[in-house]
Amino acid sequence: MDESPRYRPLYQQVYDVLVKQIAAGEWGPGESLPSEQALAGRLNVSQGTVRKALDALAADNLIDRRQGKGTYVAEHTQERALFRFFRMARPGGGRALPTSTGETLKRRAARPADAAKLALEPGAEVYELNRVRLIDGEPAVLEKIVLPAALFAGFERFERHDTLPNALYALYQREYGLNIVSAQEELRADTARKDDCRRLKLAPGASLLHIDRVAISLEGTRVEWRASRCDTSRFVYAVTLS
Amino acid sequence: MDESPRYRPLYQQVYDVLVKQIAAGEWGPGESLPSEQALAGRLNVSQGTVRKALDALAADNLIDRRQGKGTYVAEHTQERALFRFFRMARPGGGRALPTSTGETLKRRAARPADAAKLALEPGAEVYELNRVRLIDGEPAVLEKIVLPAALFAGFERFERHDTLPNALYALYQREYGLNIVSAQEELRADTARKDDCRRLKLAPGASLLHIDRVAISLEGTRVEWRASRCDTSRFVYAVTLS
DNA sequence: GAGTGGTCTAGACCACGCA
DNA sequence: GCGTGGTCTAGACCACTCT
Repeated sequence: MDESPRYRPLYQQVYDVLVKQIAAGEWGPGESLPSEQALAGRLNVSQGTVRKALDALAADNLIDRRQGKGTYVAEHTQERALFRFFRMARPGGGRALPTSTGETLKRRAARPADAAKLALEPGAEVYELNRVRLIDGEPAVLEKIVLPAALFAGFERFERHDTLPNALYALYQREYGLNIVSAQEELRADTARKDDCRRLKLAPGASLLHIDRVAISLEGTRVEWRASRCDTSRFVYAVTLS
Repeated sequence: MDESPRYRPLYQQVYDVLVKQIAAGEWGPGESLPSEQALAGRLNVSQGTVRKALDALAADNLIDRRQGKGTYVAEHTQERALFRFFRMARPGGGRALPTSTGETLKRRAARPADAAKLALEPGAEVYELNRVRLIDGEPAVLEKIVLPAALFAGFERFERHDTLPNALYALYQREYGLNIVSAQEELRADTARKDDCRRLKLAPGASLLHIDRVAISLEGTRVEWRASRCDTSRFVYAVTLS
């Protein structure tokens, strides 16, 4: 390991190197990294230092470590990604599993709100995906998903043949090499508009939960803005603070 | 260290021992623990094992470690506790600082809803504290706080002389030895009732954000149920998922 | 300078998955 | 039985804080 001008612990340098290699696709989602010994040899540090870097990567959900097997690049699978970022649950605890329907996709110029949320340049284009998410077969959430066209070239091809999966982040990862590692959410209460009432089967004037989410990739890029409007009469937004 | 019947790593056993000692008040909030060397000697394990346990305690926010100084029992200070559990913020990022006013306190029998949230026995009593929280001097949140009377003996004495601090968790810790380490929150949208409108200065029929929080102590006890009704026209509930 | 936590190393052994 | 990650140890040295 070369030392950088200002001091940075060795294990953090190893962490950075591995993040870059994962981001560059050196090992694809679900693939295994070299063993601790092999990495230590390649990077010319001790196994203990590599271990500390790998432990940090595992804590940040970038890799999976399995005793006796090896270390794997974390994958956004159906169950995993859904439970990680989809926070709607039954009151009292039980998790709720959503399905999706009624997708519509269009490409358009970015509006000021899009540019602000996604840090876009003037004149940028975006894809806008709208869909309804069902829980127990009943409409529960309206989602508007905005993606920078520059990052999602040719996204139209996923509209046909119902190829849009329920968990989009697996698709971002697999098709575009964009690993979503965190999301900033802002929640507020809002009053249902006519369109909300029609699509969610709400009474006029009902209250609903509006969530703005900006999803951040491994490299720190704002990859997605998702506005969700949720009927919270049957399900709640559940989160644990610690 | 004695080994337990079923296998548990040494450093986790050390973790458990230290949690118990902190919970028992062996070292009070803000006080320093013995040095790593001293703990290693006392528990008859290596310094590295103690270090791993202390790192885990620090990750769980139970202790603070300061290089060159020592290891301290984490304290619920004003700024810290407020930012940790109070999630209201200005849209786009800036944090919001609340103040409190209009406290009223009463002692009463627990109702079914209280018993369910706090896992109380039939016939238990609770304290109910109501207050308004202001942001920038304007009412923004109505809070109803329910505490098991069994855990908070003589809580009435804090009602007089405006002795109720803005950050209650510091008081729970200092006066009752109850360390709040996590909180489970459930959010939903609701329509403002007459009383909400009056106290929050809302228009009739406005939507507001209802938050049910159950706070959990170091020992795993449900210590507090807090129902907050928030005006989200100026501020939002902000959370980062990762 | 003394004492603390933070980093880094080297090596032994354990628990697990698989062939 | 081999290779993997997980635990535990011992010791050297570094960075920080206070006296």
